[in-house]
Amino acid sequence: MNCIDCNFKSSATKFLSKGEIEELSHNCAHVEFKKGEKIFKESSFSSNIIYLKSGLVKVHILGPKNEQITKITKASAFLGLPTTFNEKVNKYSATALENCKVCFIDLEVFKHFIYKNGVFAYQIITELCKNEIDSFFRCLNRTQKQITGRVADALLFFYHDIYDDKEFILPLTREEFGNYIDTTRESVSRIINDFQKEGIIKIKNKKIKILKEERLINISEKG
Amino acid sequence: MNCIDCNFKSSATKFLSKGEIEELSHNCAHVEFKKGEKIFKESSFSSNIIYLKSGLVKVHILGPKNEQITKITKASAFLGLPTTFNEKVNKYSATALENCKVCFIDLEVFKHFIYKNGVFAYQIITELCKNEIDSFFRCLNRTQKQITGRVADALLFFYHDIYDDKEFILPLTREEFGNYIDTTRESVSRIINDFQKEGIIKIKNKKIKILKEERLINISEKG
DNA sequence: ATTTAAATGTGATATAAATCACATTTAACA
DNA sequence: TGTTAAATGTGATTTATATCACATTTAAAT
Repeated sequence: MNCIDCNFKSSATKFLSKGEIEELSHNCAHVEFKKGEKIFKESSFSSNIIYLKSGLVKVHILGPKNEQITKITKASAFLGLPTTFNEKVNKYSATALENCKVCFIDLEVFKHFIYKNGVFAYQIITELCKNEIDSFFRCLNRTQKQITGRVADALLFFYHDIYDDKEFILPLTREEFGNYIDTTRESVSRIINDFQKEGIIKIKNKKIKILKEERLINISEKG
Repeated sequence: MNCIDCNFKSSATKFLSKGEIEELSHNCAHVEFKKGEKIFKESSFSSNIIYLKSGLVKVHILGPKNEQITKITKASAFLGLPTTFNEKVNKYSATALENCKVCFIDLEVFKHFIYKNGVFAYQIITELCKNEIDSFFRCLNRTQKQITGRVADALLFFYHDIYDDKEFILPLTREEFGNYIDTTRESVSRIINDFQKEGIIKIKNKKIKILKEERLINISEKG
């Protein structure tokens, strides 16, 4: 497989020269993961840059008390750049929430691109900056909003950022949902069922339909 | 003032060529801030890269409920790279906790260095990656530890990462301390006074001395 | 040095959310 | 297709921490 024909190029990779793309092709392994499989694991060695070509992934860390889902990332995106870059071992894990296609890129080759190709480096910096700001705000919401608001946020996130559809199959169990918004499976259960009773959403197991977006936005804002 | 003579060069700036340092000198403004002054402000335009040469700074965001101190940064470090880079307006504020010396670097010149100097770009990427991992863990502790553990963490942070001394002047009011660990001034008050009663620390207003580090570590780990 | 405002301490009370316990449903698999 | 395990729902209870209220101390300002 040659990267030149790949339809999933990242914003950074688009700026590589033909020669560089060629070099990438020889140092890039394509791997597929099934739903539920771990892509990389906390405390294991990190020696490749991981690029998510298609699919949906949860990034998670085992905290002092629970597993926390730090973020949910959909393709295309680099997965865990920070952990690969200046750490010998991964500081967190990534698990496929849907079937995923992933590229493992040799770290040295990737570094070489940064050294030689300023536009490539700039794109990576831009992505990292965006990630950091996003994580600031996720943390702010996690710590300052009440659970109802956090559930509303998460539902709106799946609608707008992941599926672009008011109806979707929730890719998480109630427990994972809890890990994503820092609460328990019981609280998630109660709140989404309350939402259903109030006619804000419709749920059938994992299938969710947002009926009253404005109410969700309102609940999200009130905290 | 010429940057070539500056004793506070960042790890990235060290890799600039003589010509580039010269260019930097012409596009870099040195400013001093007194304790309590705002260095940059949420919602204001961000048009400069800000480099903290000396002093101590709090980075903070106004959340849905309270002000949150996202992190406390001591020199030398870039302040708010993420917010300057791909946002027109700042997403958060930075305020001096001590008198600070700061450089305002023209954004275009900084970008130019990234494009032209791969080692410079690589250093910036390294710093951004480190920041992101740190913020993941800060968020994890914020959400999963009980207040006692978070207070212990913060005290150990000031000891190890800021002052390198078991005795220090706390650069925050009780309320700011609360904003830093996501709690109220009352809870901070109660807990540090409990710590004093148990002989773990000694406090006299803002002056703190850590007496039993092992106990603090233990409290921090138990959550 | 005196006044005023800001910061801090501390008890009493309220509250959001965790925990516990168990019933029920859904999905996995053999 | 039936059996077992995993996931979910829901009430009752507990708990950590916020909130409220007010006294006291410290720092700032005149």
